[in-house]
Amino acid sequence: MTERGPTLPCASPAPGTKLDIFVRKLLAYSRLSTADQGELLALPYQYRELGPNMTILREGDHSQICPILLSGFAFRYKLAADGGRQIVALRIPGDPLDFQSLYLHTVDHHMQSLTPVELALVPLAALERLAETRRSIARAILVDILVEGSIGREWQLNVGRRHALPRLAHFLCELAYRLQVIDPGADEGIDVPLTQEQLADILGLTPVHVNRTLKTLEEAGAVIRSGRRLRTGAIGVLARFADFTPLYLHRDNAA
Amino acid sequence: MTERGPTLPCASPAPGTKLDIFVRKLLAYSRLSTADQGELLALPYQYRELGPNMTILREGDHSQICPILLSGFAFRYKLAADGGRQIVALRIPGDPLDFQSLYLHTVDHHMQSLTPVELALVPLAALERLAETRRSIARAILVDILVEGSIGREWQLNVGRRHALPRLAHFLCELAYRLQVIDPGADEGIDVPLTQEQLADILGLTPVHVNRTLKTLEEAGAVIRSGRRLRTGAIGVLARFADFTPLYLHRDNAA
DNA sequence: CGGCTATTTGAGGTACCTCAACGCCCGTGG
DNA sequence: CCACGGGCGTTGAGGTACCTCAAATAGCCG
Repeated sequence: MTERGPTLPCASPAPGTKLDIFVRKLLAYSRLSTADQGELLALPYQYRELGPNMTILREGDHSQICPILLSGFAFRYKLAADGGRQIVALRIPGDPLDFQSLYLHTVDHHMQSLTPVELALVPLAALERLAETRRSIARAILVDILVEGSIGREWQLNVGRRHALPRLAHFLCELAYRLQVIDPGADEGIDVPLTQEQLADILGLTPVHVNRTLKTLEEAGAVIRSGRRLRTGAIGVLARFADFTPLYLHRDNAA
Repeated sequence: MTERGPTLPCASPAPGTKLDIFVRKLLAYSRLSTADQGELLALPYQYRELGPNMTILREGDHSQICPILLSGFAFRYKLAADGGRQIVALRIPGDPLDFQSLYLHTVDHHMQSLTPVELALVPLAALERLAETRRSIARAILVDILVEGSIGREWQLNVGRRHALPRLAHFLCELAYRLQVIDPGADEGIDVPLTQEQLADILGLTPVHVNRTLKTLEEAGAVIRSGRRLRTGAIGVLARFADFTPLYLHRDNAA
C-alpha cells in the first residue's frame, strides 16, 4: 500500500522516494529547512502511472488522498450546461494536485491527466499530520494554493479582456516561465503538450480559431509547428505579443 | 492606533468590537469553538470608513495588515496593457480582504471599495499569532481562501464559456446566494450595488452589451430596474437563465 | 438649476463562431 | 512494411454575438 523511505534529517532524497521533484517545486516558492525537506521526502505514498486523458478527480468527490504529479501534465476543468468545457488550471511536474481536499469536503471541479503521468498518492492524513507539526510545511502548502489562485486570476484577465492573439501568447509565455522552475532551458522555448482543442478550452476560444491564431503566431516567428508538434519560441519573442508580466507568479516569494 | 475589546471566552461579541459579522462569516464555512470565536472577536484592529471607489490594495504592495470588510462591498481587479479592466473577485460584508499577504510578499492585483465601506484593519502579525496557536482558526482562514479560489474558477467558466445572458444571470444568482449568509432574505432578491460598467468588467463584456442584456433579463422578469437601481428577482427565477449550481460555494463545508 | 455621470439607443463593424469538407499524422493490425 | 482507420489539424464560407462609436436621455448631487 505505502512504500516509505526512512525518515531523513537531510535533503538528499530518501532512497527509493520519487518525491524529489515535489520538494524542489515547493522550494521554488518557500524556504524549507533540510529537516523539513527530509520529512517531505519521507512521506508515504502509493506510486501510480496513468495514460493521457485519464480522470484523476471528479466534481463531487470526497477525496482522502493528495496526488502529486511526479511527471507529465494534468489539468482542472469545469463543464457548462451546454457541454462547453473550460480548463481552469494546468498543473506541471512537481505540483500537488489536491491540497484543497485537506480543508474542503467536496471537490468542485474535474481533473484529468493531459499526457501520460506518474503520480504519488499521498494520504491526506499524513500530509495533515506533517502540516500540524511543521509550521513551515503548512506555510509551503498555503503558498502553493495561493500562487495557483493568483494564476487563476490572471487567466480571468486573459480570457475576459485579451484578444485571441495576446491571449494565446500570454498563456504560452506563462507556461514557459513556469517550466523554468523544473527545466532551466525552458526560456529558450518549450514543447507544448496540448491539442488545439485543449488550448481552446483553456483560452475560451474554439479550436478553429486557435488554429488560425497559431498560424499567425507562427508567421510572426513566435511558435514553430511540425506535424502535430507545437513548440514555442523564446520567452522574449512570445512576450512581444503577450502583455506578459511575471509578477503574479510570485517567484520572488522564496527570496 | 488599536482599540481592542477585552478577551472573551464566549461567543457573544466583545463590547466595542465590530468583528461580529466577520466571525459569523467564518462560521458559515468552518466550525469554530466559542473560545475560538472569542479570540477572533478580541483581535486588535483599527477602524476605518472609506467612500466608494477608494483604493484598498495596489498591485506590488507589501501589506502588513488584513482589512476586514465590516459593511459595504469591495472588489479585486487586474488591468491589461490596453487599459482593459477585469474584476476578478467581489467581496461582501464580513469578508477578509487580504489573508493572502500572510503568506505572499507581494500583492498581485488591485482592490477598491465598491460602495462606502467600513473596514477593520487587523495587523497581520496578530492574525498570524492566532493562526499559530489555534489550529481551527488557521483552518478557517484556509477555507476562506479556498472558497474564494473556487468562486474564481467558476468565474473562469462563466466568462470563458457562457453567453452574455446566462453569464450575467449566473453572476447575479451567485451574488444573491452568497448574500444569504449575512442576509436571510437575499433569496427573494437583492439590490445590486454595481454600475453597468462594473458588471461589464466582472463579466468580460462592454457596458453597452450589459445594458442590452439587462433589458432582456428585465423583460423576462428576472430583474427589476428603477432609475439607476438594479434589483434581482428571486434566486429561483434567475436560476432559470443561469446554469447555476451552488456546489462550488461549498456551503456544505460547515456541516 | 447646472453639471457630471450613468444609462439608453442606434447604426455599423469585426472578432470570433459554426458548419463542413478535406488532408495529414500516427497508431494499429494485417 | 504497408494498408487502414481515426483523430487532429487545416481551410473556406457564411453567420452572429458582441464591440465600437456616437449621440441623446435620464438620474443624481451640489
